[in-house]
Amino acid sequence: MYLTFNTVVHTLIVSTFIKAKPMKLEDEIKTDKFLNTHHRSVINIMFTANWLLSRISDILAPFGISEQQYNVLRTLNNHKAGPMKLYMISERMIHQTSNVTRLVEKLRQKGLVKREICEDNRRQVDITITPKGEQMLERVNPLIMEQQKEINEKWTEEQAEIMGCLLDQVRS
Amino acid sequence: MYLTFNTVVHTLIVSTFIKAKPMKLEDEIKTDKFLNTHHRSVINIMFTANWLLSRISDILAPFGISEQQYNVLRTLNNHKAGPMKLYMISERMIHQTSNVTRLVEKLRQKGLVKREICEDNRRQVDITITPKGEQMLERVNPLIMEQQKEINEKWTEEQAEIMGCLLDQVRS
DNA sequence: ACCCTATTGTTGTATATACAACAATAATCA
DNA sequence: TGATTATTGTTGTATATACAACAATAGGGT
Repeated sequence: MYLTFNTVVHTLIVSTFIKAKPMKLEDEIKTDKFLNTHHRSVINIMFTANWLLSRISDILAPFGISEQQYNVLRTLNNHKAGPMKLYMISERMIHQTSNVTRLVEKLRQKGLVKREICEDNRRQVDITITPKGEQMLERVNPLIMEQQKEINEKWTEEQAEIMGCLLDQVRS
Repeated sequence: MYLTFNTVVHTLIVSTFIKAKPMKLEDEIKTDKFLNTHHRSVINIMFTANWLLSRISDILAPFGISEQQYNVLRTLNNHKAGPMKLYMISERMIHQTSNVTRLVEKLRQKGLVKREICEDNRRQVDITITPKGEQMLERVNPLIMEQQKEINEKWTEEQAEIMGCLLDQVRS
């Protein structure tokens, strides 16, 4: 019994620690063995992506959806030109190897999207966000915005611009 | 039968497409609905991290190890001061939520690491890289280096430096 | 109409990950 | 010494992901 309490406290401490961590990469992953500046930055990109993702997941968790599911919902909502086919959603995913069929099925089970076989082309499936899905977005979006605002303060406009260029550049 | 061939060709085309993609983020995820420059950069970090990860995974796949497993192996190899405890490995992981017990067990099954209960403190487990593990690193490292070199050419020293600062900054 | 190929989505299987409960040992301190 | 707390690692369970095979429909040419 006391072990359970123990675990809870332990978990709280650890998660507070992780979320409060404001430190340099070297402290975060307790190493200084980088080959060079470039290597450090590559590791840093992956570490930071994970850090960002985990903060977003924390926001979404109470709503019972994953980051990927949220992305799909938002994409559907942004797409004013009516329903989207699965392949269109897939193209817009950040992690394009995801299995959109199952991702959308999860959303359907939660009543957040509707899926209909497209009569024009029976290979395709039309996916539409439901009112319930829209309502969820209306509740989630402000929280995500809030987090985005925090980030806005970390970089100047110019710095954000540079960031984007350098990232595009490394993939070129 | 022809379906299989079909699939193979399809897969080849898709993966070539993905790997050759040199484009801007907007083209890669087929959208231009970013809230602002900062938001675009945040998405870009996650996308690029995934891009980097997938290239590393491609290198590691023929050796039958995952990126996480490779990281553990490298960490063990870098640690000259003898065996490492599980918690030490965990602290050095990029994705710290990983389950190091199972990760190390996979490596043990492949004969790449050795694990021994620590006699000084029976809660702890000493993990050591085996000669077979070292040999694998000797074969894998040059390939990773090669990829790193490609990246080195994408940024100047100063740009790599800036990249690191901006990333540290956003997590502060 | 028939064959071939392309497009689009689904499913099976193995593996990985997240999260929390659990368990074992060690350290502390009354 | 004995109770309490801390440290360290393991395990169960649900979910996610990767990869490839499979299936259904569409389109194009003969």
